[in-house]
Amino acid sequence: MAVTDAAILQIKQMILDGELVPGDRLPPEKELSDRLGLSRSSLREAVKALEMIRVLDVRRGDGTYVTSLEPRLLLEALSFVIDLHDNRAVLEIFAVRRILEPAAAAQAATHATAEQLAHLHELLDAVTAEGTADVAQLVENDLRFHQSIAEASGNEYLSRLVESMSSETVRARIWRGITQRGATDSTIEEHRGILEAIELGDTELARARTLTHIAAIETWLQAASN
Amino acid sequence: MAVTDAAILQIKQMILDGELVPGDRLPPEKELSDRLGLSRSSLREAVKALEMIRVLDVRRGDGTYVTSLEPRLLLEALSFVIDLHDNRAVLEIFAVRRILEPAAAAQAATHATAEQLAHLHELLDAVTAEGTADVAQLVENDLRFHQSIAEASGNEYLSRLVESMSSETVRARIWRGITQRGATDSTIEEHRGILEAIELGDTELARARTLTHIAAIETWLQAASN
DNA sequence: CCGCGTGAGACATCGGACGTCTCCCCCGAA
DNA sequence: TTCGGGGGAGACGTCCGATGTCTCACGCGG
Repeated sequence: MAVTDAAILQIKQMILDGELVPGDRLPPEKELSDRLGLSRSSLREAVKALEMIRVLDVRRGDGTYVTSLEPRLLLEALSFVIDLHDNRAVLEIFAVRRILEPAAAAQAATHATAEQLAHLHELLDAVTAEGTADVAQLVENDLRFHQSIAEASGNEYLSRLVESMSSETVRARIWRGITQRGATDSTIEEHRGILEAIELGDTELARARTLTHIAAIETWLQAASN
Repeated sequence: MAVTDAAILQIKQMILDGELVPGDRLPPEKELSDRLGLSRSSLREAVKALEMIRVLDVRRGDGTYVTSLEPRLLLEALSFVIDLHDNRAVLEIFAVRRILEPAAAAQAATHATAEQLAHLHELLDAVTAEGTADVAQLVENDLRFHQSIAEASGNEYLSRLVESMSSETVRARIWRGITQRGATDSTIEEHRGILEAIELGDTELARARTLTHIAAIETWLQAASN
């Protein structure tokens, strides 16, 4: 095995063994490279790889630290990856969202805090108040609404998976099509219905309305890709 | 922004723009580093980061290639990351599996091919035939069974998410506990029930039995973590 | 026509040098 | 005594050039 890949595994093992815990600073590159028996150049490649998946956090002039290892950070890299997928994959990704998001909404119906509900209302009002036709803003708002519901489920992993599956470029591509057909109003109405069900604590209604919402976009997509 | 991070984004953009498509070979490190305006060392760090998330495939003595960018590859890195999580996180991960796997089983009930069903039978027979108490083998078999069902759903993303959420070390930790309590027999019986439902094409039964199966382990875990 | 050797080219790894940034100690002023 | 700024030590950022090793393909010879 290449020395760089070996170093990646060794650092991972140091974390698994508890030798390094979240927040710890790694030894300086020179010292660690000596210890692991490779050059500083090669070690830096290993560190960069672990930084990419948010396991390490490199601070220039200071040192390299183990991140909190929270799901939020660790699943973040997934978005980067989803960005690279083509249109064919979008349908499969939507099928996964169709599974995850209704479940998240159902859990939100019983777990959402008052603050989270207030935040959802804010998001909804933001797009209803003004007749802004700015696609970028609509996409941003839609993204946050779905993401906020997932967060209200109380499950960090679930929330981050939903986020990853809804990455920016994929959504932008879709919304461009939807807004062209003037479907924004119905989308907002569906959002309102979902929030209402969550506030009522009606898990099954929240689940159903979310599924309906996702399926509507999904159906449109299937038609559009023909 | 650091030159290395800039290079990561530039290479990503080259893929998004279609300048690089899956299977393409990148220019040699020297040439690409000149073109992107950074040193070969720094470029290598960028390449290593992209290799970590399976976007690039570096072949020594040959060249660096863009991978197929299939979900299988791109979500693979997720397993590496899940490995690093502590016991507290296992409960949240299980809550996600509880959402994903029943849905996957339901889809498998209508999508599974004859080959996939045969493979599932093989896996089941492998642990029933011999009274092997080897924990490592049981874990391996259980892993494959769950994974094979997810694959039978026909959705690559769903399948890989299930795989990522069931990473090796997490499972080993759990199974160590379960086998100690002699619960392997009931687990095998539950697997048999799930497969039966899938073969019958009974989506709802497949969904319910899978949920029951996952929830059983989940319940045990909750009790064990007190 | 088939192999096998060999050379060109690509990645792997190393060592060192220099730049820049961050943190923190220490000293002087209020 | 306390506050604040200067400066040095140390850490990461970047680059360069040399050498090792592996892969692939070309071309020679059987």
